[in-house]
Amino acid sequence: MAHWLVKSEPDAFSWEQQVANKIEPWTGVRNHQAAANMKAMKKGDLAFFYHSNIGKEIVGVVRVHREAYPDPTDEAGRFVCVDMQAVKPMPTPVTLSQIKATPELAEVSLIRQSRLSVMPISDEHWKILCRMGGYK
DNA sequence: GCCAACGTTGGC
DNA sequence: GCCAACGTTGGC
Repeated sequence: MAHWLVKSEPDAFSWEQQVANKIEPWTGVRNHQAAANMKAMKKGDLAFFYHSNIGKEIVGVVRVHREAYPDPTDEAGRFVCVDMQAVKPMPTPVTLSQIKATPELAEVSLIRQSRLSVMPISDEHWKILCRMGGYK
């Protein structure tokens, strides 16, 4: 199973809203690299839910509930979205500064491509981040 | 097809 | 609020 990280500004859509809605279409991605990553997601894949701008930390884990389909908010019909389902919160949110301070995580896309909103996370990085967050 | 201008994202 | 990174747009 592949692992991912998705970003959201909590002002626009927060983890609390994701939990309240349970299943949420992940719309509005307008970047081809991020879209390509969403197309590669399989049902059941897990992803970290990261709060950008405010918080700057991984706050929870979501599961891909529906694989990529045309984004209904894209009038041109060029981009896709997936449906995400809330799984569990991180017992201890993992902050960006913690990630930056961890040499083993220097290669994660969150740091290397700060503007990418949907990115793959290697199995090794996933394990490290789960351990840092107390997530089991 | 190149590249300058401009807009957006996101960290600080 | 500022700025770096970077994607997009439009003139040529």
